[in-house]
Order: sequence, then C-alpha cells, then structure tokens
Amino acid sequence: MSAGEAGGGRLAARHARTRDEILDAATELVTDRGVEGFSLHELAARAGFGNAASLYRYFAGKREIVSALAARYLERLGDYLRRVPEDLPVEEQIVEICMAYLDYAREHPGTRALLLTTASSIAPDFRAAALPSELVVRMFRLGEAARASGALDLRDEDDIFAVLHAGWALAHGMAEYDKMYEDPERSVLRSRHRAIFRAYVAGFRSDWRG
Amino acid sequence: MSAGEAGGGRLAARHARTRDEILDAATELVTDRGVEGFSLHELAARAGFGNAASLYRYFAGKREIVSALAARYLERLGDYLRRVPEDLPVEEQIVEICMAYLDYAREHPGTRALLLTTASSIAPDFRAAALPSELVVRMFRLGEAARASGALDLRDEDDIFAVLHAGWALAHGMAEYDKMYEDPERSVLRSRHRAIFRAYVAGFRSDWRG
DNA sequence: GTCTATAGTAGGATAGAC
DNA sequence: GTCTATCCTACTATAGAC
Repeated sequence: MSAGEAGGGRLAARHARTRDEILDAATELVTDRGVEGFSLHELAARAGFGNAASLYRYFAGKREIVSALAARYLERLGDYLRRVPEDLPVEEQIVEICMAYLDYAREHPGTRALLLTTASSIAPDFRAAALPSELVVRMFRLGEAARASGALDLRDEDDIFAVLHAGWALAHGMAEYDKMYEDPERSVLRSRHRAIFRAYVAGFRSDWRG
Repeated sequence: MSAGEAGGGRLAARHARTRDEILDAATELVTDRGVEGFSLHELAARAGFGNAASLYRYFAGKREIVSALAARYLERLGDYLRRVPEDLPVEEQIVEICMAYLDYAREHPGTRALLLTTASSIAPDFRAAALPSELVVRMFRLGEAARASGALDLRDEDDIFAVLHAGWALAHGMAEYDKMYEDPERSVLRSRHRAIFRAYVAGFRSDWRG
C-alpha cells in the first residue's frame, strides 16, 4: 500500500477517535444540563480543546453533534434490547425487554431525552431516527405470539398494540420517576421493578376490557 | 370606604387580571415551544404589549413568570384529580385517577413538563411545588384501602407504594406517548386507555411478585 | 489541527421619556 | 403603565495566524 493510503487511513482513524471523544464529553454535558443547556465552549473545554473553534474540524456545528449523539445512543439502546434472549417464554420476554429499557435509562441517564424529543431550538428539522425496524418487528411478533398462544387475552391487532403501548409507557414512566427520585440503593429496586412489570403483563392475561 | 381603598382595590384587580392574561399567553407559547423556547419579546407581543419592558410591571422576570405558570397548572391538575368521586370502588377510583391525569395532559398539552422538570437554565433553584398533600394522602389511603379489603394483593407499605408508583408511571408514559403521536380521533382512544388502566390494576389482584 | 480574535445574533433586563 | 432605546451577557460560527 502507498504511504498516502496508510497515512490517510491512520489520520481518518484518529479523526474518528477524536469525534468519539467529543461525543463522550458531550454525553456528560447533556446528562447534566440537557441538550440546550450546554455550550460549545464548555464542550470544547471538557474535550480537551482550548476553544470551541476546534470542534468545527470534526462537526459542522452543534446540530450535527446532537444528531450524532442521538444516533449513538439509539444504537446503544438497541444493544440493550437485543441482549434479551429470544427463547424466553413470551411473558418473560416482555418483562425483560422492559427491564432492558430501564437498565439503559439507569446506565445512560439523560440520554433518553435525545431519543424522544425533537430538540427543536437546536435542530428544527431534526427528529431522532426510529428504533431499527428489526426491533420494532420483534416487538410485534412477540405480541402476535402472545395472542396466538393464548398466553394473553388479545383478540386483534389493536389489542396487541395496546399491550405494547402500555409496556412502553410503563417502562418510560418508571424510568422518568426513578430519575426524579434517585436512590442510593438502586440495585435493591431491580427486583421491585421486575415485579411491577410482571403485574403489568399479568393484567392482560384474562379479560381486561371492562 | 375611602376613594383610595376602592381605587386601590380596583387597580389591584385589574393588575391581577393582566397578570392572568400574560399567563394565558405564556401558556400558548410554552405549549408550542417549551419553557426555554420562548422569549419575553414574543410573550409581550402575544399578550398585546408592544414591548417586553411592560411585562416587568407584572412580573420580576422570566423566572417568576414560569414559576407562576407552574403553580397555576399544578393547581389545575389538582382540580382534575379532585373531580374523581371518592365513593367509587377502590379499583375504579385508581383507574379514574389515571384517566384524570390523562385528561389533564390532553387538555393542557405542554404544561406537564412544567410540573415535572426543573427548568434549570431558567431558574436553577426552582422546582415545582409538590401536589397538595391532601391529594397525596388520598392516594395512599386508596392503596391502604385496597390492601385492607384484599381487593389487591398488597402486603405492606412497599407494595402499596409499588402500585401507586406503577400507576403514576403508566399514566405519565401514556400521556407522553399520546403527545408524540397525536391522533385525530382522540375521543375513540379514551375507552382504550381506560381498558389499559384496568389491566394494570387487575395485574395487582393476585400474586404479582414472581 | 489548534489557537486568538471577532463577527453576528438573540434574549433578558433596565432607564427614562411620555 | 406603556413606550423607545439601550446595556449586558451568552452563544454559535467564521476568519486567519501559526
């Protein structure tokens, strides 16, 4: 290979690494103060630069940084969800997917907002990409399996949607609640959370329409 | 009564009315763009003033406006919750309280964030006051009644807390979800939402600990 | 590729005429 | 009580030296 190629490759790798480091620093700031609460000046300082100007060698501007950050953590949330074994019984699988969401929220506090909100003032056009469709499909398959096996009382697609809807809402709400009341003994609560998710699933076992 | 008193009273009333109008305008702006997304200039314009300076006759600054807004909507949420009849069966009462939260969220979109988040960049010290303790007490009484009557499988105070925790999370999450996917046929969904809340309560009827 | 310097903008808040 | 005018600060982004 030519020196030019090798040098280019190394430089590109270094460039990518620096981008990652900037995103690492941005993560801390976003966690602490939110997307609109941190400045590029602060970010540059935390990433080891003397001035914000240097950041523009790596990103076109704040919007691009926020976009890249959202993409990164969307991917990471996907990792958590994918880690749930597919061979678990349907009900447990639903519970564990909720737990995975909660785990993500605990381990990446403050990044969830990136995945949900349109950071309008930063990027009027920007909306975080959806979860990989592979995962969305998995959720619906799960609901379909619960319907087919009779594990849950689901009659049609609307019912399946209701269960998934409720699951997302519950997991999201619990993550939100936990964020407000941070707990020193967090590990104790995991079993508690799992029990609540089990109650949620159990609620759909027999007629729940009224 | 003296003319001074009467005049003072009238003027004070007019002052209060203007304050209210400002808050009305602020509600629209907060709903559209969020607490940090609107400027006093915009607010003044929408409230019928030519310039932001006039606002300072009514509020000390933006922080005070946001605080007053939060107080107003906290009170309003209280109204929704109080409207739920106290003589309903326990389970239904829990369901209807969740529905009341959802109704509030639908009818006052965008104000919920005020009640939850610390609007840090606007008011570093500000955190919305809690719900009137009267209402918090009611929730716990409700959980206690569900335990005592055996309507739900609750063994101790932690279990009661778990039910309430789950209810809040579910209602909050559903409101959040609905906000993201606004629906033209919203009224159709109310029965759907109620069914989901019923499923949630039903999940706690028999052993839900695993 | 990092720096200094600075342009350009926006928003909160105040002074003072009327 | 409302207006015009202005100060101050903070922030994004760019230009250009090194």
